[in-house]
Amino acid sequence: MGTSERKQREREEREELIIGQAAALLLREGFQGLNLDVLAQAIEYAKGTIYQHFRTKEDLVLAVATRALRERAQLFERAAAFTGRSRERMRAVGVACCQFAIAHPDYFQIDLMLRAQSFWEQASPERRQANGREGERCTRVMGAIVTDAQRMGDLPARLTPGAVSFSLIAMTMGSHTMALEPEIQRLCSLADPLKATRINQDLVCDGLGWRPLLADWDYAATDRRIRAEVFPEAVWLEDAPPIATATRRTRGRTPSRRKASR
Amino acid sequence: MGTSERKQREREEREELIIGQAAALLLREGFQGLNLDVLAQAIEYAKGTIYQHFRTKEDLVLAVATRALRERAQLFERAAAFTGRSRERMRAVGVACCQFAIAHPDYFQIDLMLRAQSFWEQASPERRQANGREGERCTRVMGAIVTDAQRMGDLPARLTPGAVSFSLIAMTMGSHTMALEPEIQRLCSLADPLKATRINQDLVCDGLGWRPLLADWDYAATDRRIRAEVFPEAVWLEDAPPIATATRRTRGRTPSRRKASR
DNA sequence: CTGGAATTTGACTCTGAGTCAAATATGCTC
DNA sequence: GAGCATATTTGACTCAGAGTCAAATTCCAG
Repeated sequence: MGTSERKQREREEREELIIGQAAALLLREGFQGLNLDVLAQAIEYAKGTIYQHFRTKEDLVLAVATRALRERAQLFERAAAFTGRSRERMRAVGVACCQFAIAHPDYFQIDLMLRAQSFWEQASPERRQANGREGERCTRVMGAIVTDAQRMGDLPARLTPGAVSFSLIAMTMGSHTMALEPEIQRLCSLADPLKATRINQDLVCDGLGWRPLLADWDYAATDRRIRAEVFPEAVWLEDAPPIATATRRTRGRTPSRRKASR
Repeated sequence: MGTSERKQREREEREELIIGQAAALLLREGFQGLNLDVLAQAIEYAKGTIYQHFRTKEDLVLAVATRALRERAQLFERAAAFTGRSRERMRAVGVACCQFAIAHPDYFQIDLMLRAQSFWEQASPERRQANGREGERCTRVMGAIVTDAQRMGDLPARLTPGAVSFSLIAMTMGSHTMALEPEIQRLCSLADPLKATRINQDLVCDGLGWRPLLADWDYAATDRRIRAEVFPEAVWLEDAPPIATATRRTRGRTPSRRKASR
């Protein structure tokens, strides 16, 4: 009898509903501003029901982040299947990264929350693990490409595969994070943060001596192939008219919430 | 009569006291865990007095961050005075960066808080500006070196000075931030996060074609000069025996705080 | 000393995360 | 489909902690 199966499915659907609504509110209001009473209202369940799924608010937010991270991992894995020189394959991952940033322009805002001290210990071990797993998927993809590259002689083995991955991760996350900062955008007169991220990835690869170097290969052609072969369904914001500045954000949106007196 | 002068001085001293204690608590407990009642106790003033100095908790934390950022800017400016090839001077800034990270191993944890949505609008405009000023000092130092480098022909003008600065900032902040993540440290088998940061900065400079390239110059000698000339007073953790892994941190420390029932 | 301004204080308000006993729904048996 | 047991849902409640403000205290000029 499929009764309990159906219940399980319904439970999962509701969890999805909660996570989805939470994601929306989170982006609008920030972590502090995310109010579980409001969330309960929005999903038309009582607050207690939310706590049937998530141990704490942090646990919920971690679930939101993990859902996005899973998509990221999926994009990475698709990118890794691209055929070509090792650096082209890593480039496909870079494109996946940007594709993800376009689909989830606000993910990095949430990702930052996860790095805040004391976040993780408020989350349940299961969700911590789940998040770790998705993160590992991303790292594994990169690690495999780096190892291949070194084996084929495209990439000097001066650094360990781990160190190479770290460089690329640090640069990519750093670029995304810094791009959120309107102040930095102004100071460095960045027009398109996503393009800057791509450039930065190229710099690292060139710095690593990862052949073929930027100057020695038609990477524009590679990009076209990546788009066509790996992400045929994608809408390419990057190709939009030059005015487009995707992902521009102001500092925050929370309505003041202070000054409730009188 | 110097009465009001003295008062002003006392006020500033107290503000320093508050910021100092807040910094200590902040590192131990995180933002959420920082309790203003506890802070008031620690500084032996009433809570209301804290609010004479800071508009909100965020305002206070911003002040903590700004104090550290000021030191960072000072180190940057000292580094910029180093004489040598343009890339050596930028390297001195890189060393300043690490020196700062050694002196404030937890700054980047706080820096992350500043990036959280809704933080800034809770802070007073004065402190926002103060923070912006210190940040700008850092950026200005870098920008000047980059411009010099391009003028002297050491650095190809393929990218604008702003873009070059952005690359270096993104890489540096990304490295510091990612290094906080024990999970990433494990996945990439990083031994010394600070060394990884230095390496990453080199990669970017090499990738930019900033001469002399890493392979063409004795940068170990440069480092020795930087240490001797720019930071003679510093204790060089990097030279400590190989076991030292400076800046290692566990995920968080807040005592559980939940489960207050019964 | 004294009156009045400036500062400090901590009891109080209010918001919102998390709890839990009561209410309701579900499923099973006869 | 009535009766019972179990599982789920609910929302009023608790409690912590940020921010307030009227009273108490300190400071200073005359």
